[in-house]
Amino acid sequence: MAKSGTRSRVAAPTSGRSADTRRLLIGAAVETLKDVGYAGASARAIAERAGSNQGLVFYHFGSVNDLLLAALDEVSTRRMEAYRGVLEHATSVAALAESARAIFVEDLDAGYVRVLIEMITGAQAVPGLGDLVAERLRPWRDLAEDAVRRALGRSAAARLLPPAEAAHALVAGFLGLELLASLDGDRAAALAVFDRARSLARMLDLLGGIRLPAAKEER
Amino acid sequence: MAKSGTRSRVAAPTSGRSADTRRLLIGAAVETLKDVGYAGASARAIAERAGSNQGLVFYHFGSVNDLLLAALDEVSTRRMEAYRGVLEHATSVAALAESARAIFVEDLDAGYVRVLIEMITGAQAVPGLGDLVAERLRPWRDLAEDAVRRALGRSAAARLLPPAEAAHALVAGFLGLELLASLDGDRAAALAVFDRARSLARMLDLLGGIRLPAAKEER
DNA sequence: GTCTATACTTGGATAGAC
DNA sequence: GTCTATCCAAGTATAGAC
Repeated sequence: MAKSGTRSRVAAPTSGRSADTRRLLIGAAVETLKDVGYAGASARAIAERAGSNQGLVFYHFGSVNDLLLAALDEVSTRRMEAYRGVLEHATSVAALAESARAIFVEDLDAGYVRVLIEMITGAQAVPGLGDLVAERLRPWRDLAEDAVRRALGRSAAARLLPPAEAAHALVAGFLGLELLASLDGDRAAALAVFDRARSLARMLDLLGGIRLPAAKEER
Repeated sequence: MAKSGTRSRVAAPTSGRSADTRRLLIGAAVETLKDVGYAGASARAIAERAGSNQGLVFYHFGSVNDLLLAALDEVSTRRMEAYRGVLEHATSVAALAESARAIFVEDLDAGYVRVLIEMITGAQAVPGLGDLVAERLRPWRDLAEDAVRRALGRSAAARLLPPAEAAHALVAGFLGLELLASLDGDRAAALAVFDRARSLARMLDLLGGIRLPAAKEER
């Protein structure tokens, strides 16, 4: 079953005809996931969109799920770079809320979160898939945690809201808002939430301006 | 296509052998959605779980998607009753947070949110399905909005946080937390978020105790 | 090494049996 | 009126052609 007669599971070449086909299929897989979801992302549907043969999915990736995971990886690394740059400059809660909003809008268009959600739900069907998707989600939780930590700094708010918890909530909120937005095609409600978060964040920044005198328990 | 040669699309009988079979199939559909998701919820998989023939899905419901919608309805109305009772007594933000936590735990076991999420994502694949699922989601948003309104009352917080927006965020958060919890099978992170929300809510209740003097803009 | 033609499996839907 | 046997389309996977 795990008998990889091809090099597809190991090396992943970066140039040549094989690499071209792989890239083509990965791109088509991303688009297919966005358009028709995991349930509709068959080897045939993806290959047709890529303008190539469905057998190639199995030759290059071994299985449909492995191709979908590769698609998730591709889009994930691409978005991660973009976001890290934006979040690095968010040194207040209000700035974080502002950045989060920008990221959400960009993502809704790019469809990254959609791809992720489809993979999370699709993973229910296939036994081992859940862990593999969870693995790919972890960097995002870490990214969010760093951002929260940077935004809260050493302010009083950091005591009330541990970054790890805030990050979990933030990621969950992202997923949920995207889910709702994709359902009714209406992003206004989600944006209103972000705007509200920003104005509340401004208040929080003012309150947080009162730095605590670095109590001993800080270790 | 919409040619319903049977009574299945209209009346929905409540007793008799037909009703029994319907109930059996609906129950099996719920379990199947929870276990293997939309992608795995085929007529055959559902019928096998129900111990009956896959053809009955089409006889009684017309299509697999219609059966799944019926399953969503069934579980939705059942949960709605339970929750309405709990939320009615939440007249402070802290109480709301407490209730939300209880509901989340109960739901994670019952699997209702899971069913809903599967239908939302599955709807991507089928053209008209999205609207039908959205229709079934609306009562929940309304329920959340009422709960928020009741919890905030006429306090200062109600000015800062419009109930409709808060409800949207609340529903999104629920969906997102469930999504994450179902991925790694770990509910601890989600519960920590709810606990944190509760302790923050207590603070908010104290602040909100300061009632505003019913300004004119209140209409 | 890369890709296509073909084999086999599962799924949706219905014609016809009871 | 209720259910089952059967049909055809779509899916995964691979044997073999280039």
